[in-house]
Amino acid sequence: MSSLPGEADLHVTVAQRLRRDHQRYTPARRALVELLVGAGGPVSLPELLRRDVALAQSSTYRNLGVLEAVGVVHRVVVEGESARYELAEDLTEHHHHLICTRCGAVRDFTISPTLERSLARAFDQVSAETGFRPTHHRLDLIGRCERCA
Amino acid sequence: MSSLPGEADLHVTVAQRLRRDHQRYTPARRALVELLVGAGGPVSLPELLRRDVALAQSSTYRNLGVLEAVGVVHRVVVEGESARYELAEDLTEHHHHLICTRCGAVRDFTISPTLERSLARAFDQVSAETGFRPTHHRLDLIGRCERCA
DNA sequence: CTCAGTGCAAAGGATTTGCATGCCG
DNA sequence: CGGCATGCAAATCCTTTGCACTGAG
Repeated sequence: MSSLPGEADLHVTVAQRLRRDHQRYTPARRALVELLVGAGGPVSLPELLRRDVALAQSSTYRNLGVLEAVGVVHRVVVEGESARYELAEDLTEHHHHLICTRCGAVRDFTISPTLERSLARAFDQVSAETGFRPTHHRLDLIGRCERCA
Repeated sequence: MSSLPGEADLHVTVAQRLRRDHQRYTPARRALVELLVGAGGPVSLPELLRRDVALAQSSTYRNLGVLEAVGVVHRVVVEGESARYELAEDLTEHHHHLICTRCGAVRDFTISPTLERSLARAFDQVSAETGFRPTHHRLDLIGRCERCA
């Protein structure tokens, strides 16, 4: 179906990317990756700390920074509160976010490949007209989640 | 062509929305609105202060907060640096953002009404499936602007 | 042994808030 | 007059950094 690394290979891929930059795949980093795999969307730092008490705040910030630098996690900026983190797109699937303005929860969703292609064409056109060189795009729905509606 | 308030009526609309919440349309607030009208995209607070030295930092934060609360300005969150502000969409036109990851500049762009409608349909479907109630959406292109390419 | 990784505490930067004063309605 | 607005300075909140210690290669 897809060429994404399966659960089984994920950690191998992560370890490779870290090693490429002379970084180690330590237990703390592995714990972060596992937390991110299990989340249904981007997770904030307080949430990460809450889910694994063994993590120190400063080390977690540092490790997320390292993981981002080697292309394993992606930092997502949302309204209010603190930043959120998710696995890089090439380790998951291309997706978008439902952002609740009341409770701050963020959940993933996808749109049809057809629509994605239409968007891609539109972006190519904008790119040609403006000289802007996009590396990726961001498409989010802002509103109230089911529980906060 | 459109039903947007013209330059001429904009301040009247703003004044109305403020009055509705028992707020005044003071010179400082008017200055902010005018700065935002002239910008080609969302503006950061440091930029606003730089463009009008008469504005005090704390008052500007407070006034942007008030203007946001009455639906005149919208706060845009982007990677790194500080938040950016733009006029609310019903005072301008529905648009999206080109965000440069190098210099942080943000510029507006639009996509075709047809594509917007396709997106709207997709969002309706997501909404029906998840129970999420969107109030609006956000579609940004992330990359390098012409100058930073 | 050497250098990356870790945790604590202190530093930083953006934004918010307390308070006294000025001014519009 | 009464309350919103304003500016300054102090306080907060999230995030980053300095430093000494531990551990893996």
